[in-house]
Amino acid sequence: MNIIITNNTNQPLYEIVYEQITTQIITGKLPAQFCLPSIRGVALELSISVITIKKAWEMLERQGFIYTIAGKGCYVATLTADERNNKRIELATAKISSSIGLMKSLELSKADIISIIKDIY
Amino acid sequence: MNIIITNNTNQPLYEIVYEQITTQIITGKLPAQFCLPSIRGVALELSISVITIKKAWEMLERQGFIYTIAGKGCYVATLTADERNNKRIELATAKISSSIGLMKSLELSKADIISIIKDIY
Amino acid sequence: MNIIITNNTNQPLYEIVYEQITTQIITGKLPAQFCLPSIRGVALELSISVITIKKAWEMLERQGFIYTIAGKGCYVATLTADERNNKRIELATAKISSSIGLMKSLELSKADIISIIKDIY
Amino acid sequence: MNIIITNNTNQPLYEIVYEQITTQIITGKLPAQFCLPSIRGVALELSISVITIKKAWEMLERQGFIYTIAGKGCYVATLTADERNNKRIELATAKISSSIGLMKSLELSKADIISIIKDIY
DNA sequence: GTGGTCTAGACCACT
DNA sequence: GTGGTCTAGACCACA
Repeated sequence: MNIIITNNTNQPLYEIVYEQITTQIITGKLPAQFCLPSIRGVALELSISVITIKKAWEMLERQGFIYTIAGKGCYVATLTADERNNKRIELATAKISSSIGLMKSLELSKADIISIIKDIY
Repeated sequence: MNIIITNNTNQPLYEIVYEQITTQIITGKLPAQFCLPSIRGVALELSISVITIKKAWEMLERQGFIYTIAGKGCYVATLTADERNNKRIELATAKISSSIGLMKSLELSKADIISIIKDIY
Repeated sequence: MNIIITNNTNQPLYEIVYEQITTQIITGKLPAQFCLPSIRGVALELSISVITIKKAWEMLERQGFIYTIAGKGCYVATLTADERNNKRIELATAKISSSIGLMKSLELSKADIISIIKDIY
Repeated sequence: MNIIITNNTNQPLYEIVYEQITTQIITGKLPAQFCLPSIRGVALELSISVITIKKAWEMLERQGFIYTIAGKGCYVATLTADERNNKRIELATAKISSSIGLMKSLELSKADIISIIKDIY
């Protein structure tokens, strides 16, 4: 498991952590039944408050990415390839949707947007 | 000048106002030298604090979209068609860039993203 | 008499007008006894409020640069070459003094400042 | 960190604070990664409104002197000696430039200005 | 009338 | 506790 904190944006820390774990689960880098390291361990390693990590873990559980066994640890949930792909599309669509409104009011056509993406991807 | 406040997101008010004015200037809906209504006027009309509008106006001035004459009013700056187009691309690129990182870590190809955009635009 | 308004700074209009007239008197471009155009005329020509010009004229009179004959007009006062030179040095010194504090706290030496001036003059 | 408020001029409070912090960062009195005291703390200590301090802090962040981690604090940015020196020259040059126009219209030579500086520094 | 600054509160999200 | 945002007043200088 790899988490990289680069706080150049205003995104809250717990969201950064959450996003990185979800992408690793969706892309299969973290396999089903994988046992996540302890909250306290991650917090120490990243020099982040335990509470912040806890919040990320809670979001992961709420979204069905992990499950907790009290007293033992947190494990990556079992997701079918389809489920993972749906989550992938869902996440990506949500992210892009939030920009579409501005694009439209800037009177950028679909082609304009695609050309920008081709430039920066 | 039209400003519509729909506070369904967590975006700060001053940023919503800022974004709407910039798009109207960029798309030419607000012509050069246009005298914006007074800060207090806008604040009253939108039922928003004077200071919040002031902050949006300051951002507009810093980005070169308007200029202020103290005691007189605020005016839309003169921008060439090229300058306006650059701003347009700049804004759009910045917005999209912030999503590209996630797309890549989700292992979505350029084609995947374009297909999503075609769906939701 | 020439007044050029370029409102790229935050300096109040009346101060801009005041400064331009004084420099023209000090450098002899406006000779003693020269009859200034009417306040209303200047205001019209520069598209500035009469009140603003009046304020500048009052400052000029208070500083002894002009004198008013009620019902006739405003005239440039008679200043000896020495008096004019003193005003010149006075104005320049005042302007520079306001920057010296910052220079010192930036730990710039006298030589540093002089080198900057040589660069930008 | 030392801030001294001497409001004998018309300079806005937030600008006074901003200028003092920048000079302390530029001259190395505030080292990189130094954690600035909390906005509310400074506000209390100086008997200044929180918002005024906030405005100064925002200017500092915009100019790259500090960076903010919401919920944690504000830290002095890491600047190389070169960067700090450039900022120093930049600030000084900007300040002096604003006086040069008047000097020229007063027909003061470069030598005249240098002689004035030698007098008052 | 305008913008420029400032105050003294407040609530929220994040650590 | 921290910063981020916002409100509802106020006074001033400028036009």
